[in-house]
Formats: sequence, C-alpha cells, structure tokens
Amino acid sequence: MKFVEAKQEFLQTWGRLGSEWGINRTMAQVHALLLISPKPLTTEDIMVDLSISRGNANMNLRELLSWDLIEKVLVPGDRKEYFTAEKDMWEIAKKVAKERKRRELEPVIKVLNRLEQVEDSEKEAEVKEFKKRITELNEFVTKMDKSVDTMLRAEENWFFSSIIKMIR
Amino acid sequence: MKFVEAKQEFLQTWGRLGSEWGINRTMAQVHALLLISPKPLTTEDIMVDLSISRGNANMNLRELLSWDLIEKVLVPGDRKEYFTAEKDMWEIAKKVAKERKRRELEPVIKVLNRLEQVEDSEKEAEVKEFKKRITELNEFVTKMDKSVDTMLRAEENWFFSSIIKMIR
DNA sequence: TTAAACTTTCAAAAGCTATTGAAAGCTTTT
DNA sequence: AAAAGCTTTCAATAGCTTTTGAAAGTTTAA
Repeated sequence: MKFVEAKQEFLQTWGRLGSEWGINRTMAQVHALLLISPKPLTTEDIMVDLSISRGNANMNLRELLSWDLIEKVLVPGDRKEYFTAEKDMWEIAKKVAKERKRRELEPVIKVLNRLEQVEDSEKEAEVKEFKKRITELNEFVTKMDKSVDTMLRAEENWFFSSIIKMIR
Repeated sequence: MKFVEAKQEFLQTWGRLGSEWGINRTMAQVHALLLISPKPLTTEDIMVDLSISRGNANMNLRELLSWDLIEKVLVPGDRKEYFTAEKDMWEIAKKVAKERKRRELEPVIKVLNRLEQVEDSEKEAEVKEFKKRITELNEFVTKMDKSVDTMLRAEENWFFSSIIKMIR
C-alpha cells in the first residue's frame, strides 16, 4: 500500500469515526492531519490537503484549539500561524473526556437533579416510575462523571494508576 | 415542578444528549419514553406522546430493537404490538457499549491494521511519522476494545467485578 | 501611514439526515 | 375470501448542519 493512499484512507476513517461520535467530520480530519504530520502546518496546508475553504479550515482549527487538542506554534521569521497536535494518545483521550464531560455530562446532571424534585400527584404509577428512573439515571450518570474525574487524576492515585496501566 | 413538565424536559434532555453522542435524537426520545413508562406502549402511544409520524415511530422502534434496548411484548387479547425497555442502567450501558464497539470500533481496527502495512518510501520523515502514529493509535484503540470486552464480561471475573462495583 | 500579509466573520448556498404520509404488505377476524 | 386492523416501506420533502468565499478586520512590514 502506497503512503498517499494510506494517508487518504486514514483521513476518511478518522473523519467517519468522529462523526459517529458526534464530532464534526472535518474537525476530526483536521486533527488527523496534524496528528500524522511530522511538522507544524499552516491554514493553507490544511486547506490544500483536505480541499476545504479558508473559512472552514479556520473554524475547525479554532474549535480544536478550544478543545486543547492542538496549539499554535510560532515559526521564527514567518508571519503565518502554524498548528501542531498533541500526539500522546492517552493525553488526547483525557482531553476529549474532560471536554465532553464539561459540555455534555455536567449539564445533564444538573437537569436530572432538578427533575428529581417533581411533585407527587394523583397519577400514582406514572409519577412513581418516573421518579425511580430519574433517580437511577442520576446515580448512574453521576458515577460516570466521577469515573471520568478519577481517570483524569489517575496518575495521582497509586491504586487507579496501576489499573490504568493495565488498560493503557 | 409538575410531572408533565418534568417528563417533557426529560425527553428533550435525553434527546439532546443522544444527538451529542451520535445517536438519532428521536431514537433517544423513544427510548426515554419507554424507559419512564410503567407499562408497555404501542406505536400509537409513541406517535402521540412525541408528536411524530407513524413511519418515524416505526423506524426508530426497529432501530432500538436492533440495539436490543427494547423488546416487543404481547398483550393477551390485543392484536397491537407493545414495546417495553430494558430498565437496568448497567445493562443499558453494556448493550450500548457492545453495539458501538461492533459497529464502529471494530471496523476502525481493521483499517488501522491494514494501514500499518504502508510501504516505506523516499518520503522519509512523513512516512515514518505516519507509521508511528498509526501504530500508537492501533494499540490505543485495540486496548479500548479489549477494555470494553472486559467490562462486558465483568461479572465473570472476581477482580474486575470488584472494581466495577466501586464504579457502578 | 500605506500597503501587504494574514486571519476572522457571516450570509448565502450546498449537502446531508430525519421525517412525513400515503400506499403496499401482512395477519387476523368475520 | 373479503374486510378490518395493524405494520412496513419509501419517494418526496422539510429541516438542520456544514461549507463556501468574499468582505471586513487585524497585524506587521516598508
């Protein structure tokens, strides 16, 4: 298999996986591109490699910056901005987990907490079941949330640190 | 907070979370509806509660069946099909993990394995970096995949069983 | 201070995914 | 065997998300 084909297939595959997990396909592809590049790239490079517009490239680069998955690099004697990606897979996983937790899990927990306060009424069976399910869901999601915290602080804790090493 | 409002907000919230995680919003809402219902529901019930068309309801119900998250229930003396959802959160999580692993992780691992076979060429730095990243990614995704397997078989293994109990 | 180089914005357009609803297809009842 | 009751299909369409590209904005160089 030739490099150019392999590269192309990787960009496709990573983009598809991203969109299956609720991440913009192009954002995943820009990230993939920076991931396999041995040197920092400019907006121009990314536009050319992925055949996308300047606006699109710019937008997805800022989004990746906000996820802290890439960073700007200054190349001495050049006015252009260069970008480079975090390459350690464990770091990437941690950053994604952290961001999704903050953006998605935490707001849901807030809502579930409020919903547990539903008042008991006449509609016995329905309301009882609702409260039961919400409570269970809340416990579950809260535990997921805590597990992510634990993972993020894994290195600080000898016990989890050793479990992580088994999985890692 | 009134029950009807709480129910509505729950359906909204769960639908939004679903779509953030790459699951059709309506599918998540149908699931949510069955999750909080103390008794099995018909297609008609679901159409009314979510204000969706028959075709849409039918399609998402079959999708949920294929994920093994809901099942058909026969009510004696009634020709209609009723549906009911698995209610144990741990079971739900396991089924979702199992399905996504099969549909998304496994195909990616196959591709990564193929991409590792890229031939070394003149373009030294680029190809070398590519191979390195693909290998690391492959190791990482394979470990994720194995971790999911371990989780799915958690109850069979005393050691992981005890860890799961801590998280669960 | 003017011009050039580069980045950001955003309204319009394209592209994609989800939804509708009527028709076709089953299965059970009469 | 005809009708009624219910489920499934799918082409058309609606609605949402992404992308474009030109214009505006910003920074550096001359």
